[in-house]
Amino acid sequence: MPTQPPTVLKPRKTPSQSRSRVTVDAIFEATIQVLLSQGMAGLTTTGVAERAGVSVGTMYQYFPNKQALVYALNERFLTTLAERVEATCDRTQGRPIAEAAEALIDTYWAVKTERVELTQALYRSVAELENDALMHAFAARVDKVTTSMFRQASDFPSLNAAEVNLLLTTVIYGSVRNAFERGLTSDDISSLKFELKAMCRAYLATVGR
Amino acid sequence: MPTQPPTVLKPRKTPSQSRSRVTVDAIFEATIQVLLSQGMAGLTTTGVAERAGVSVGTMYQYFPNKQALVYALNERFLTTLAERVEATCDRTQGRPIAEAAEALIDTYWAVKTERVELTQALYRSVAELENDALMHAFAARVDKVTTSMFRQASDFPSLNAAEVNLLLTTVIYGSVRNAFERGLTSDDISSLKFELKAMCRAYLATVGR
DNA sequence: GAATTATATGAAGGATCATTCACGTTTTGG
DNA sequence: CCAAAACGTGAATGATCCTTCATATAATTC
Repeated sequence: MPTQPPTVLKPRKTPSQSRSRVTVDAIFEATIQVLLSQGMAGLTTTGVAERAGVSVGTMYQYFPNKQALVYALNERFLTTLAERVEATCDRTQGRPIAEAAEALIDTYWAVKTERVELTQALYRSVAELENDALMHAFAARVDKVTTSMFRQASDFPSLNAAEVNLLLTTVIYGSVRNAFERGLTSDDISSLKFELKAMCRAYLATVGR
Repeated sequence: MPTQPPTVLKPRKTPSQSRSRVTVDAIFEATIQVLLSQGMAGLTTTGVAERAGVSVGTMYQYFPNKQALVYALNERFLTTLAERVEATCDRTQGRPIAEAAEALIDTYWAVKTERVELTQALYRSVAELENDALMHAFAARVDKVTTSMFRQASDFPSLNAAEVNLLLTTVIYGSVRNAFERGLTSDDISSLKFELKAMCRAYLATVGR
């Protein structure tokens, strides 16, 4: 299920000793730090290496180029996100559809909120990547479980499940992203989340009957 | 109302003769072309100048640096977008709130659809900009008229207009963006638009009493 | 039509950075 | 304890590309 990255972005080698696992982790963490403080424009290989406390050469042992580094970082977070969504969908099979939608909102929102700054930085960083394949793979993986969750809902209406899924996920993912990109106060944020749920409920109640 | 761009991004001089107005237009158009074919990473000053049929030096007469160029391009399109939304809001004052929401969806969607590729390219390009000021100014400008439109609606419910506005705009802008970023078929797109309207109606009917 | 101002040119300068590689150091397996 | 493999180093390379400026041409003004 892990995306097959474009050849140019594939990791060079996988760490086998624990020493190098530490190194790679440090590189990832340094990448995040630099991304947060300098943005994508200020992300340089030497900068990352320095922050990670390793030499540039070391970085190139594991990543063939700078893009691959950012790619791997995004892959990491998308995988986490996907896993969390999958868990939620599992747990919510067979419940009323409105509950399913709300659970999806809660999960997605929670993951994105855990490290707000990072979320924003990554939203920006993917824009500069050859990331279509990555995003598609992620979307497909998640769509699969959400669609199934909706279809299995105890009160699933006589509708096209794929269509319902497309609407709900587009609205939810899009709204969440937009909410984070505007600089909203946390009051606005939580009011927004609440109303978004109400909106989904209203839609499902109207259309479902 | 035009945003005051950060000093480093301010245009160097404004063309006064028609000759140079042509030049500046050519530069803008060339920037779009390069952005479409090479993406933000492949956007070079010499590349743009070449495509525009002018020399690099000319470009620097009007834009102090590369960023300023992309900034100006985005500013242009956001201004158009804002004007269109303003026109719609004017036209829709005093109609039922559900109609107002649908009109907003139609307008926003239409503008973004006029040049899909460009829309996507710009969505990406802003990510690499010091664009917070620009985006905020745009958001404030548009929020003003949409909030007023909702508040003046003939059947405006006893709600906080700002809150309603925040929800509707976040959902609409976010969904539109997300719709364009997934690679949806036009069938999916139009179904999505239809259902999004239904969703807004359902919400407003439920919450509006 | 001369002086002034606006516009255009593009080679050269210079800074930044991604990437390599020849050479050290550490770990592992036998 | 030794050979092989894994890991780490960072100065040097080379390419890219932004930006400037001295100079040239066109438009405008008076």
